[in-house]
Amino acid sequence: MLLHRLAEVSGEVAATAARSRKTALLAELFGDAEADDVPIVIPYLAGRLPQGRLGVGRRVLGRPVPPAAEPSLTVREVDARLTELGKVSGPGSQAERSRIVGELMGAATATEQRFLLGLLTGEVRQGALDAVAVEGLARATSADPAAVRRAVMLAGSLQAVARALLADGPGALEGFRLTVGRPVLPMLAHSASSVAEAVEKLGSCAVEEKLDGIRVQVHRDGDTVRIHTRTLDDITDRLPEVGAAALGLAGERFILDGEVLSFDAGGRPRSFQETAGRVGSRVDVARAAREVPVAPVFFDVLSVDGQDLLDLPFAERHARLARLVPEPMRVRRTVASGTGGAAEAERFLAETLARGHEGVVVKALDAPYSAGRRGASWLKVKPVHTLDLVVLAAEWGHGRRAGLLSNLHLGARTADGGFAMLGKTFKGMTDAMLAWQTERLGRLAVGDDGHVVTVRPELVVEIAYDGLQRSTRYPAGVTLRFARVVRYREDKRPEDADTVATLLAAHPEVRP
DNA sequence: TTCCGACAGTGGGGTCGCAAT
DNA sequence: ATTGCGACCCCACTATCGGAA
Repeated sequence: MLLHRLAEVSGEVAATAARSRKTALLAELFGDAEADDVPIVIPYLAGRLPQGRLGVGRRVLGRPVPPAAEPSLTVREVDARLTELGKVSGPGSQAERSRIVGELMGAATATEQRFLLGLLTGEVRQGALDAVAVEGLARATSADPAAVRRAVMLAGSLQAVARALLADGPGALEGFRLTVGRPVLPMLAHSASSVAEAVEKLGSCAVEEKLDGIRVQVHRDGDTVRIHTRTLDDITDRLPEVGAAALGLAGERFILDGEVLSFDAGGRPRSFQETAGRVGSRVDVARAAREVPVAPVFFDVLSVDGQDLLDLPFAERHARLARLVPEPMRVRRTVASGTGGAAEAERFLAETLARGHEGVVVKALDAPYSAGRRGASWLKVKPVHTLDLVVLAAEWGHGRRAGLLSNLHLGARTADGGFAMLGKTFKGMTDAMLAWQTERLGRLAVGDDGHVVTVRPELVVEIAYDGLQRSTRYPAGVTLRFARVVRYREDKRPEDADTVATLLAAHPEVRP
């Protein structure tokens, strides 16, 4: 199949709003693909490279090259060249990658170039990624969409399912069972604004500590342990303590879901930055483990002794977990049900925060493990802080925000009467707010370099954030975590905005 | 008919490690 | 030795479609 066909369909998919039409377009294309094209075409249209990330970004892409007049590239040829690209490493590799990408781009038409660019940078904006590709695949192969979805979750990969489906038909889906050693997409949580709201929504529920670390899925099969992240990357080699802990448990075969984090000498959790840095260290793991030891804390079990527990209610899964994993390695929790449930949840949240944790996750006791879904049966609740800050500048948006001022630079007042930038945010704005701020900030503009519009520091905005973290990038030595706009405060003047000093005083645990 | 779950899009900061400078 | 880049951790929120209620 020609890449051109695929790029054109991607364009059509992007141009239509209806998901049913997107699905139909993808299904038609999958159906037209030859057997050898399919393992490439499907991931491409899901916005993914079969090879994974290839180390191609702005720098490697370099300047645009003139497009070819006529389409000639086949998807298999592109795939072969990208496989070659992925093998390049060592000194001179960046130039070599640039050369290969340039050659490929030079052979591509303008339409193909746009598609390839999106694919290489992970920004295929067609309003249809994994979920729609799964629907399309189901339709193209006359398989039940729900069964395909489930197989993808259990396989942790669309490609493997696509290959099996096309080779052996819908019957192949049964081959995708929960298997120790093969990671599944983890269940995710929604947000709730209070524990009362969460408990009201879920009824009988468990309230668990939300630990601010790295999510892990731990598989043990006899003497073998594999550890995977939320995106299913294998990080076994980086976490020897976790491997040892899994081998120390009284079970031979199991899959556990949990969080890894580091604690200080007093048993309080260390900052996310410290834990993430440790888990990210790959070169001298032994040294990293000495300096920042980590421990796993488990909250769910997906499989024990060959038995698939995914569809059991959480209450039963937890009973199995409690049999397998001793107390200190299990997340602290309480159960909230009936009258007084909300009050108990509230008490537990306060206690959890006092222990230095992030918040709580409220989980329905009757819910199955919805692998790969952000199911409504897990609700996280974290305290939210707010500040009044001053807009120092704004950046022009991309995609659907093109032509609108989007990303705000936020400043707090300093002792000398100026402002210190604390970070940026593009979150929380409605379309109406985007239009309003574009006009309003336009009137305050004092400079525009085509990317950043600098403004007179006069507009006050209320910002919500999850906490403070250390920063080497910003002048106050701190930055806001997950800042988002709540509303504009036109009733406030810049001299009413919050100061760096009050911000630091509100977060004594964080020092610049 | 209205409501709500699921998705895609729009990007944020930090850290590590490699390659380039 | 330092700097820049890319991958991957953490993530919030809004708009929209389409099925559920």
